Order: sequence, then C-alpha cells, then structure tokens
Amino acid sequence: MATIYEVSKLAGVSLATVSRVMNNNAKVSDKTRTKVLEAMEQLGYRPNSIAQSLASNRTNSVGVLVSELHGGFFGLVMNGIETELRLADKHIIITTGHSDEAQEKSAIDFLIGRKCDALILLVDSVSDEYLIQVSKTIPTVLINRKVDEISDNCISLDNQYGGYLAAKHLLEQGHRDIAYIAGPDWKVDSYDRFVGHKKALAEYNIDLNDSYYFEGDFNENSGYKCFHKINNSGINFTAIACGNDEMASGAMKAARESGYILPKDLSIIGFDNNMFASYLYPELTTIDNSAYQMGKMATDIILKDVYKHKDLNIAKIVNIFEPKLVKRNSVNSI
Amino acid sequence: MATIYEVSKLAGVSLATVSRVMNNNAKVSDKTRTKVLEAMEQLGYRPNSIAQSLASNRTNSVGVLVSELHGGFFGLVMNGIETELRLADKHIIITTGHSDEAQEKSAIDFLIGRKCDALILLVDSVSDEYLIQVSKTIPTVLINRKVDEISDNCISLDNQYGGYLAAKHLLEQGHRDIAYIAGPDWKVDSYDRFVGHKKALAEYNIDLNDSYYFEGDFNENSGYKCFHKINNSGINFTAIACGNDEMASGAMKAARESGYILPKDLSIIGFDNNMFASYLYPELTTIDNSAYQMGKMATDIILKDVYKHKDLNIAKIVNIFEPKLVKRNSVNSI
DNA sequence: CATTAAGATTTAACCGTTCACACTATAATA
DNA sequence: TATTATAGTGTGAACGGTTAAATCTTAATG
Repeated sequence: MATIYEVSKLAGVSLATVSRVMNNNAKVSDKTRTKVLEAMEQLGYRPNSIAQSLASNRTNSVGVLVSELHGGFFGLVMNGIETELRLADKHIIITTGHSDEAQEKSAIDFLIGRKCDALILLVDSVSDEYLIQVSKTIPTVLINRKVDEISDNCISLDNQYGGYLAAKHLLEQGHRDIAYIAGPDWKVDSYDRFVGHKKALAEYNIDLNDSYYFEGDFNENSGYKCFHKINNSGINFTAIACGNDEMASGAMKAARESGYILPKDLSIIGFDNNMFASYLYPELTTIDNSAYQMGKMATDIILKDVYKHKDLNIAKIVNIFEPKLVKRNSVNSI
Repeated sequence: MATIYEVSKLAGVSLATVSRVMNNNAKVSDKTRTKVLEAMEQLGYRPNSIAQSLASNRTNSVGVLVSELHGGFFGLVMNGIETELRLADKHIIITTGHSDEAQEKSAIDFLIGRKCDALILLVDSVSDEYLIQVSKTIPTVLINRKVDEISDNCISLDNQYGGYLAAKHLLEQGHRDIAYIAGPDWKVDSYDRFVGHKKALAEYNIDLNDSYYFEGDFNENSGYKCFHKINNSGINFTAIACGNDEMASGAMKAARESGYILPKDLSIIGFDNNMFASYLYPELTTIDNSAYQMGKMATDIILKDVYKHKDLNIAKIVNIFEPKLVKRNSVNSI
C-alpha cells in the first residue's frame, strides 16, 4: 500500500503539502494540487486511517451501545445511525449491554478504550450520575432516556403523547370501556404512555378505574397473561390499549383462544410499530416510535457538535420526537 | 491519559519492557512484571488502541457487511458475531449494503480503508469473482453464500435439508396435497429449499406437480398474493410450505381472509424461525436457520485464522449448518 | 576460571499521518 | 524603495505504541 511519503516523492512536494490537499484545510495552489492528486491516482493511494487517527487524535468512529442487536427497535435505530454516519464517512462500533449494569459499564469502557470520538447510548441499567460522568469524558448522546443535566444530548419519544394518541383513537372509534396493559411501572416510558392514556380518557370525562389497569413486563407472554386477567375480572371492555406491540400480540393471541373474533369483538391497539406489527392478524394498529429518526437525530447532534458539520441537510435538532398513529385493522369502530 | 512512557518512567524500566508485560509475548522477570503492573495500576494506564494498531499493523476490528440492520436474521447473526468478538476483546465495524452491488462494493472499500483485520460478509449482489478478489486482499468469511474457491471461509445453512425437514413434517402429519410458495428461483437458498421439499415428497412417492409450485419474492405481500393464486387455481391442498416466514405470514393472512380457520382447515409451515414467527396466530411452525450460530462460527474462523486463538471453547469449525424443525401450532395432523 | 548459552532488558528504528512553525516569493502599501 | 502582508510550501517534531537487534546479567559447563 502506498503511503503519503511515496505520494510526496512522486509529486515532488513535501509530506505536509500532500496532507493539505487530502484534508483540504489550507491553501494549496491549483498546480500543486493537481500534481498531488495525479500522484495519488497513479499510486492508488488511500490514506491510512489509523495513522490519521493517531496523529489527529480523532478516530472518526462513534461507539454505539444498545441492549440487544436483534429486536425491531434497535435495528431501526442503528439503521438511522449507520446511514447518517456513513454519509459523513464516519463509522460505527457496536456493543451490547443486555440491560445489565455491569455489561453496560464494561461496554462503555470498551468504547472509550477504542477512542471513539463520541458515544450514542441506549441504556436502561446504568445510573444518571454515571451517564453524566461519562458525558464529561466523551461527547455522549442518549436515546430513549432523559437526564436533565445533559438534556441537550438526550433524544426521546414523547411517550405521553403517544399514549394519548392511542387512547384518543380508541375513543374516537366509540370505545369507552378500555382496559390497559402497561409495561413495568418503574420504567418512565411505560409510565408516560399510561399518563397519556389517562389524559385522553379525561378529555372524554372518563376517569380510569384501577380495575382497568393491568401491569405486564413488555414481553409478549405478559400480554397473554394480562388478557386472561382482564377477561376473568368481570369488567366490561370493548378495547385494550397496550404499552407495546409485543404485549398486544400476546393479548391478541389470548383473546382469540378465548373465542373472541378480532377486531369485531374486541379492538386492540399497540405501541412502537414494531416490524412484525403488520404481520399480525388483524394487522395491528399502533403508535410509531420514530426509531429510525431518533437514530438519525442522535447522529446529527454528533455530526454537528463533534465533527463540526455545517451541512444544510442536517435539520434542526429535535430532542423529543412526536409519535404517530399508524392505523391498520385491529381497531373496530362501534 | 497516561502513556506507556510515563509507566516506564515510574516503573524504572524501558518502553519495551512495559510493552512486553502488556502483550505478554516475551520473558519478563516476575519482579519487573510486578513493578510495571503496579505502575500501570497507579497511573490508571490504558493502552492507546490506535497507537497499538499503527505500530502492530493490526486494528483488532472486523468489518461486517449485512444487507440491512433491521430484520430478524441479520440481528441474530450480528448478535452472534458481537458476542463472540467482544469476548476476544475485538470489535465490530458495521456497514450495510442494501442488496445493491454498488453499495456493497463501496462498503467493502470502506471497511478495507478502515484497516479491518478481517471481513464478515452477508452479500447478495456482488459477484463470486469479486469476492474471491477481496479475499485475496483481506481474510474474509462469507455467510449465507458458497463460493467454491474459498469454501473453507463460507458458512451457510443446509437449505436443502431444511426444505426436506419442513416437507417431511407435513407429510408425517398426514398431508399429501401440499402447495409450495417459493422465494425467487434465482436465489440459491430459495432453490435449495425447494429441492429439499421435492426430495421429501419423493420419499413418499409423490412427485410434485407444477401446479403446486408458486413463486414469490420472500416478502410478505407475495405470500399473500400466492395464496390467492393457490386458492383460485382449483387444486386440492391441505397444507402450504413456504420459502420463508414472511411469505408464510402473508399466506396466513390471505387464508384467513378467505375464510379458512387455521390450522384446522389448512396447515402452513414457514422457514427461518424469524423473530415474529411465534407472534403469529397460530404460532408458526417453521425451520430454524441457526442465524446466531452462523454468526458465531464466522467469528470463530476469524479468531482462529487471523488472531491465532487456540482457545478450547472455539468448537470445531462447521461450514454447513443443520437447520432444525421448530414445532408450533400452525400445522395440523390429518 | 574462562567460555558459552540462555534470560532479561534496553536501544532505537519504525508505523503513516498531522500540524505548529519557519521560510520564501510575490503583491500591496506607505 | 523599503516595509508589510499574504499565499504557498517545507521542516521536523509529535502521536503512543511495537519489535528486531544489540547489550547486559546470570548461571551452567568443561
């Protein structure tokens, strides 16, 4: 592989000049530039990115930590990150944390050790203080998490509004007896979604009775179980709003097994617009979580703050994304 | 950040000695080693991985190219790769090719430019010759693709056996009139699955009539359409075998809309054991494609060949993975 | 005791860039 | 004309490690 040295020799200029035409960061006469470019072409020169990193103290890589590599949400987020990053000729180093504090910390250490220029984190288990500490060491943006002290670098979904949208849709379709299957109540996103749900009910002068609230754990199976609880509780219900699509899927399964015809006998709405939502039967009406957009935005913040991009196509920074209703066939009007 | 220089000074030894205790690749007396380790500890020294890379001509990173970041298959493969790689303290640089030749090539260039030590590729669009060329430049392992010239570095699923397993299961459950919804026939995996299918039928002395074969494109919608073709073609069928889970999902949807009660009136089997397969209703019986295992194995090959690992926990190399039947509820016995 | 071999450590070149600074040539200003 | 500014280029020291070769110790051998 040709080095900058050989290029400089062939072009008859100094190393510095070659470096200048590469980086385009200082004046070089057109004549010289042409000579250098021709030499590069002729030698098939590619700069050694490692040497560049060492000398410039910049690796052009951003570290990403997600909980899992599979799963619709993370895939979309990463998709958004990778697409945007590669346009800028940067790259992504991936690690997983498995929602475990020790693993998340070790992954962060790993990424810092790799000299990433910045971090994009999707973490549940590590404390706010720890994250604040990390962000003092290295530019960090958080997805799906809000830490007040570094709120400019936090990107999240307006979960409350999403919950509101879902409930409102149900209400507009005439439903009044709506059961709710929530995620774990200690998770803020789960909690917020439910708050939005109640808010929509309130607008219709319904205040949610505790007997309509059921807590799951965001996994399919808990949706399944919760449905049975609902069904056996004796309450009247014509619709179920779920904290996420997985639980919605479980609830649909259970409902069908209990003899309900969907969506005729029962309407169900999910949350997230997971990959598989349109594969369910009936296709699941749900709330889109803008995962791709959030990944893209996290990247844009870094491109702007760390890499000083001034590109026009980097839109205005949005920290809170607005969820959208995705109407499909799982909600019936009555 | 402390450098090796400071460590050497504090420990009262030379740079080389510090390097040796780090890399553990030459004799160092216990006394010296202890001194050095203590100095490192005291300074909180972390080697600069970039400098290491430049000096050693090894980046400890492997480049991965997949078609898409979302989607169950890739997620699992990447999961297998990342897990195995991080155990070895290496990292993964990710790019996407979107099944487009130009993009795949540019991604490969990108990864080579990043000085990855090796490549793991999941590509459809680039030619065999190109891949052979690439593998001369940099150690490369291919997932889901077989190129004879570099077969030791190819990992794939025994698609034929998978197709065989699926059909056999249907046959064992008493089905004899089995329609087949295939993927694009120019894709080898699609073709192989169908060959396996026919083989199983042959064992039951059934030779597949062309009117039972329907070609889709691996997307859900084509499964949907194919079902209607099947249903309108006038053939008798009690089961449908599908080239993948997406098409199975589409077929299920169409069947239900046409009034079939599943699985009572019609059995359906998929292929891949995609994430969402168990979310369908009825839960989809399918063939597991060992995605995670393939990712892991690809990594093991690299760990062994490139990084010279001799770990016992790197199992024997397997180039062709054996698919497994995953029984759920979408197949009825008659 | 001199010789040799093996073991431990140091020296210094090297990896391929970037970048602060020095320098030269030319144009603009007083 | 002397002075100053500016554009264009070269010099050489980092950056933080690795590693081959040289050197120094120590122990074993005849």
